[in-house]
Amino acid sequence: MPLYQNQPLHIYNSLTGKKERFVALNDGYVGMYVCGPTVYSNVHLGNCRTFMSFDMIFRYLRHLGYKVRYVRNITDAGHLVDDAEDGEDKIAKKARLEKLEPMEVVQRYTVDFHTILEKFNFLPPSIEPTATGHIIEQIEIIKDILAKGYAYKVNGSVYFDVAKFNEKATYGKLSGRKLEDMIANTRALNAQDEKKNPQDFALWKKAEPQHIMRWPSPWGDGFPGWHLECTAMSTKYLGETFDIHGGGMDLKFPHHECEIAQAEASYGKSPVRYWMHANMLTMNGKKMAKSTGNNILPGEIFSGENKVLSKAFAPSVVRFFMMQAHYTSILDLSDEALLASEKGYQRLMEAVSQIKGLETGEKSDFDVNAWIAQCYSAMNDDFNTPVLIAHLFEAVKHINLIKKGEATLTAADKQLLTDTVNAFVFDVLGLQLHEESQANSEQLSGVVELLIQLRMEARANKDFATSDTIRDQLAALGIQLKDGKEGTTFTVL
RNA sequence: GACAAGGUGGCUGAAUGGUUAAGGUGGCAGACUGCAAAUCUGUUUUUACAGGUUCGAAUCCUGUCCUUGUCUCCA
Repeated sequence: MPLYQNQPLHIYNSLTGKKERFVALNDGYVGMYVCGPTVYSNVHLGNCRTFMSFDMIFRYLRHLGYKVRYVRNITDAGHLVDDAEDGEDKIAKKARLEKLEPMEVVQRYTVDFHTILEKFNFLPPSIEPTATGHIIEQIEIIKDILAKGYAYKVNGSVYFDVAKFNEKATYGKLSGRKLEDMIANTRALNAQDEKKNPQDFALWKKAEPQHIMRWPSPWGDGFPGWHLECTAMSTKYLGETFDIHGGGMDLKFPHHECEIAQAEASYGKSPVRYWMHANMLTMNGKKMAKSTGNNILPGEIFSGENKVLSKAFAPSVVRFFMMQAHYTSILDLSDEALLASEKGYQRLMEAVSQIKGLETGEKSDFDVNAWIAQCYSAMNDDFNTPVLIAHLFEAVKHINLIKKGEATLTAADKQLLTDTVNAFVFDVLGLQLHEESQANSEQLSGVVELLIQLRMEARANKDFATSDTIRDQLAALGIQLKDGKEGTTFTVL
């Protein structure tokens, strides 16, 4: 029997503002769509946080025994830089600046995106479709919406008629906005004469002659509107109604609102059962922005090549840092916070790697079954990873006690503990052990062992000047000696 | 301005009406050590502000302030 039948999962649904019991549309299967990156520059850390939250959600759903089809798109066309001025595609603009073909830009940053995600130990989505690969599907949806009267053509462009849609449905139900308020708050129109209403959004945009990315359509050469790709790809792979749609908080309006409108106009029903929004990442209490310099790229954290941090941090440390916060909270990144997470991460992993060697006894001082139930109940409560981690540290405490011989565990409980810890730490949270691949070559360990030997001899002779020199010089090289009861070991930091 | 998400200890961050507000980290103390580090144990401090509802509020209501997001593409 799959786990999910015994684990009542609850999800905070942004559409209703409530935590709801999750019931899959088709028993045992989950369809999940997450808005992917626009590949016109390096993926930034806030992006990573959102995708990491959904990676964890994907992992937990799988752990529960669901067959999950996880679709995360690549936006490689269709976003306007400034629709009032030049109507230039964001990717096309960047290409001109860098003297590259648009698809060359797309390729470069798609590779960057995948490289970073791989370092963070992301699972690949089931399908990673591109917007440019689904132009035909998008055109079909536009035709359909036009035929149903919720869109209109102007000069080779097609716009969604929000006011018309709002007569029979509700535009703004996801973001809590009212169309009347939006109209009242709209400032004077600039060059938006084409639209009947400033709230209308483009389904198809006419391409000006200088526009490089363009496709033929019944309305002339152009490119699809910026909200349409997600509707086209999600419905193509997951159906007209599917279980979970995720994305960053910033996409709630207008992007997700428009997705709902498009799907309802075309298919006549609400596309998504559970809307999930991940919150933002700030740095040193302020928003990240390239313009103010309060910005950091993932690669700069891994290398330590930046002004914000005192040192480099491993991807798993960053992952652990992010998992310590709930995905719906704003998370603030700082050097101090990362240092704290690094220590906690190391302590957790140290204990995890000790479980195997624990001796077993006649009875258990630790109620493993009750503890497992607490772990699941944390995750079932809207994927509460911070609480799960708190429970993991309870286990750490017991592991250390057992190691010291101050508590015991039966063989059966030890097996249970091992399986559960591994499942949550590695499968669900996606953390990794010893990823630093530290130059643990035989040569290095041979040299260090030799120095440890020399230091031991110096200590035996009470030549502490020599022994401390060895210790301190190695530390300066990033090699930490650890004196224990059973001799000295070392770690490459 | 409107809408949305937040504001909890030195830092980070859980908990949505019910005994001493989780966990990590830091500080302090102890064990270990030649001294440290690492490790282990113990301990310390807090619900933005002002009102209100309640036997009881971090949690619900009202107002104010602050942060972040959105209102043009954006995780």
